[in-house]
Amino acid sequence: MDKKTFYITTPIYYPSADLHIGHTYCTVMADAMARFKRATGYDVRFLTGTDEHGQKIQKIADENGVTPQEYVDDVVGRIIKLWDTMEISYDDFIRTTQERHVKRVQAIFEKMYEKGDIYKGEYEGLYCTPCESFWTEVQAVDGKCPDCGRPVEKASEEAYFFRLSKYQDRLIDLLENNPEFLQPEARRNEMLSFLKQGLDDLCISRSTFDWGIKVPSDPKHVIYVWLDALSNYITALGYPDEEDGLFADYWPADVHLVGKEIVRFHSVIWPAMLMSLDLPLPKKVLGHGWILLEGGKMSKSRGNVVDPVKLIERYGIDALKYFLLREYAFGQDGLYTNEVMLNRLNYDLANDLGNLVSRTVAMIEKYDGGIVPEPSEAGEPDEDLVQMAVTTQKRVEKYMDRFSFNLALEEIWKLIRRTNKYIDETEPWVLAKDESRKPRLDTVMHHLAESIRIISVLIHPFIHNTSEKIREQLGIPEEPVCWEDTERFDLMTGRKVKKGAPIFPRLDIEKEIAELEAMTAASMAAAKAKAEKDAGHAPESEKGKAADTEAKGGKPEETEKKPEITIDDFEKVDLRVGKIVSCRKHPKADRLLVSQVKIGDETRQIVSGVASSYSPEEMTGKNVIVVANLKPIRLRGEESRGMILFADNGERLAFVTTDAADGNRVK
RNA sequence: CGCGGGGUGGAGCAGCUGGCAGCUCGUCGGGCUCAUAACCCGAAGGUCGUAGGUUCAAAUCCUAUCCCCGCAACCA
Repeated sequence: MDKKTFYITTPIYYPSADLHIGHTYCTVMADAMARFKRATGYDVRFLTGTDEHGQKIQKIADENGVTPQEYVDDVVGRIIKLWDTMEISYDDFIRTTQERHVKRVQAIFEKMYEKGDIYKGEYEGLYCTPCESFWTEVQAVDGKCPDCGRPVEKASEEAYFFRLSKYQDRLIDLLENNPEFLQPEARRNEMLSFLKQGLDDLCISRSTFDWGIKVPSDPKHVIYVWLDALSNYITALGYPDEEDGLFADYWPADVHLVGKEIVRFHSVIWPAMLMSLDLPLPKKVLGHGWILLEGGKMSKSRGNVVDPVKLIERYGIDALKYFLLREYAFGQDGLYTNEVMLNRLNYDLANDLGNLVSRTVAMIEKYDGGIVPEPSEAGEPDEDLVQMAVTTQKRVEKYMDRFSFNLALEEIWKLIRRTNKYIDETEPWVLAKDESRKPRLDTVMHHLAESIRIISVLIHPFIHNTSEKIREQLGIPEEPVCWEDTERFDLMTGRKVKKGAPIFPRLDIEKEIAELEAMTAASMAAAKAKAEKDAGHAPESEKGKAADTEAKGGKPEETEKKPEITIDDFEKVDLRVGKIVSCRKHPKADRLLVSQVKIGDETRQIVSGVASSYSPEEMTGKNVIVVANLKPIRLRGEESRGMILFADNGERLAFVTTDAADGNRVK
């Protein structure tokens, strides 16, 4: 009686803000897989949750004037509500702030410490005192804090380290000899080359903030993200204090479903931790791709985030789930547009599936008083339909084994199209006009009912609400949805069908696009207003940060208004007319051009980040405005003394040129 | 020579363990009227980025090259 078990997890999401469609995508896949495995006879455990500690949460909570716990409770509440709305079938939801997790992480820490895999050392980095943050050489551009722009200084603090380097060879071995362990292939190659560059030990504690799990023996340290968050997959099962319960049943995990950005943590750090604990490794880590928008990634500050809640309200959870599972190939990035989504809904769900159910039920009501007849007279296309109907199951299973949700659904839709075609081939409305053809008509009606019944089972793991609606119209709402029944073709005779509302009403795509765009525009305007408001009210220390972020993003559509300055401030800037006498590409940086600029009798070198807008040839000969007294700096090895001014419309930079001779003062 | 992904009919993609180039949408023509103006059939349209090579045979393997896109770096 012991069924095969299947343990699947999503990442635990970081509740610094509400989730977007990307998180939804991952959870929907995990849910579909969990439902599919349950349907096909597995004892499934499906875990999701939230990763609630860390400096960022503490900071955001501070800014909002609440405690970190209050802040995360609020966001996590909405996340749980979202999963409830979407009827995500998770078995457990772990929050890293829960007592069960906290005490187990501490125990895990102790175990690893006792084993000698955790040691106390010095964490060295560049420290920004006001921000209480450490940065690496790379992060701290020109010795300035990337957060606030103020100088950082070399500092070190006591911290705990995990001997990650000790496991390097075993990790390489793991990836090289177990191609199944990490997929897709591209991610595996990436990780292998990462591993072969050599691993440093991992700093796993911090003492500059305290929103985290305390190191039991040394409570001024909190355990840093990796050890805390990754452990959730086993603490949720009771490890280490209840090893003979869930943990014994479900560990090792069959699949950790993760986004490609965290593949490294799951395929390097996590296995190393488990090796240290002498635990079996998860069987598979799957890195899925991202859903991209036209023009790039979703960004909260731009307000172009696709909000799953809005889509659900408008189209229903099955529409969203179907779209996410059908449209994107696992492991690859995909493009989201409203049009693509709406087309899927209309063509696949409304036209193909919804309409098939509708026309079939209508005919059975019309020709047979709603009772599915017994088949009697066989006909030519029957064999083909039946064959396809009872074998689709196998193909769906094959694709699901590879996590190819899109191909699995495509197989089901092939059957749906085949069934629609069957209606055309058999022309029931012609048969109905001739009483002598009634036996043939009966067979056709029966076959249609059976085929749709099979479809209703096949789609159940993916879009169970739709499945249930169909089964209601087929007159079998109470029957258990049983995967094995997809091999039968004799279960519908005598059932009373009942036409209901269209399962998926057809949408007016142009109108829907217009309305969705209006919604997006509204949320972008709101984001913009919020940005401006924040900028206006932010404390001094925040202003530099906002401006810096803006400059880096190069997306000045929400151009920050800078604080007022006096004429004296302006007088400090020495603006000059300069003539670009020559220009070349920066040998080591894609975006940079290196110009020789003549200013009066002086010629100096200036580096500009305009390579994406102009070629060196276009630069040469222009008379431009130069900030002449800017502090010189080296950019990737090239000295730059000054700055050439450009206008920026967010798309392409434009010269600010002048007729005046070089050397002229600009004021 | 920092790492990685990709260039396939109008659009978006699949194929890439080598064997007549496939899917969805769009376009054109036809069929049907049971159905949610849905459904079904047919057609046009690609020298699979470019140049070489291996092979009886290459979108698929090898080499070179051009171009895109992520990451990293970077925009004084």
